[in-house]
Amino acid sequence: MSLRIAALGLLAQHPGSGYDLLKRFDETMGNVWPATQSQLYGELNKLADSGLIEITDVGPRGRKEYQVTESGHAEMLRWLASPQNDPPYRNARLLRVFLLSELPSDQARAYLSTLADGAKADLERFEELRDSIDRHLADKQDDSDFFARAALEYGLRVRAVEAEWARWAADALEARSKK
Amino acid sequence: MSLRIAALGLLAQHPGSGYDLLKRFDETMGNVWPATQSQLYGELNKLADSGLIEITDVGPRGRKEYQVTESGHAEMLRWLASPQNDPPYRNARLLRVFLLSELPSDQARAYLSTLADGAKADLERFEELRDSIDRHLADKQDDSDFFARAALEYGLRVRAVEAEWARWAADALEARSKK
DNA sequence: TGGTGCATGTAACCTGTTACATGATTCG
DNA sequence: CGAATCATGTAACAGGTTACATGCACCA
Repeated sequence: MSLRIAALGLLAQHPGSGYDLLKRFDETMGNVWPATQSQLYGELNKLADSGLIEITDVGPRGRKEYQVTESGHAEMLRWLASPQNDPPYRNARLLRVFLLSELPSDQARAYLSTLADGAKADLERFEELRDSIDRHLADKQDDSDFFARAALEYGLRVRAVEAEWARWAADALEARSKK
Repeated sequence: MSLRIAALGLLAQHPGSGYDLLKRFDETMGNVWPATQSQLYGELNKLADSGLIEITDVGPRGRKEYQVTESGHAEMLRWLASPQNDPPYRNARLLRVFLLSELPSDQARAYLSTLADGAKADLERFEELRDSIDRHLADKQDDSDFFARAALEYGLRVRAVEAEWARWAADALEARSKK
């Protein structure tokens, strides 16, 4: 369901081909809902079959320009306005933390450190992204920019506390093992 | 892969039946890696087939008591020590934020508020969980308690910033729409 | 003896990943 | 002309969800 909506939403913001969408996924939305090439093309065909999007033009190399239809727009609004049945939260990194007691304490500490490093790396990547958005769009502020920026802000804040938390946990573990 | 390890890990901490594991998933690990009943039983059979766990006892009602084998333990350590190929991060709530520009601004703001409320509710649930753990296990502190507690702390901190962020975003949106 | 909880299993379906496959166009 | 990029598709498989199905054991 979610990928369906993600594609529909991106097309609603701006029409384009599967190839175009793929790039837009990689740039921004892939951070909250990644999609593979194969999955996207399949989904676009399904969306077209159910009349939620339509082909407005066929260009060179069989390029299909898609656009959201009225029923597609309605479908998206329905999903946006009824935030239920969202897929459950899964976090492999945290699962690993849960099982870290099975590793010798120095390896566990090392893992927590790599978590902190990873979070910091993401943080820096997000900061660059933010700066490039802010530089690029300082003037023409439309709504979709605002929300993309808000989602990015979420990533920034969460990754920052994640780094802090991992450091805290590593230190706490070290203090424990010294006793 | 991850569920396989989650089951293996829980069994390594304490042997038991599928039914036992299911309860343990719901209580704690389900917060980072949920599993359905059907999935778990299937996985346990696969694990037994590949010799990573073994049946040590068959009780009433066909109850199978499982225990991790040596090769199962090795498999788990391998996964723990090599944190790569983790499944990608997906967040339906944040996807919705990305597409909120398609909604009228007051509905968008309402959604951000429900996000804040949801985060706060989780926060309270996690605080209760923390208190019950701290009360229950104040004395016999073993390593697996430490890491379960650390994972919980992660949830607490992340949900706290999530609530703050959602409030911030809702306010920023309101300020924008007034201009 | 009847309800609740214990205990496991199966089948259909949907989502997502990896790998393979093909070909047109553009630009240097 | 050759390489990079544009552009789409298919097939096999792995992981996960929902719904259905069955039956024993225990306790009041």
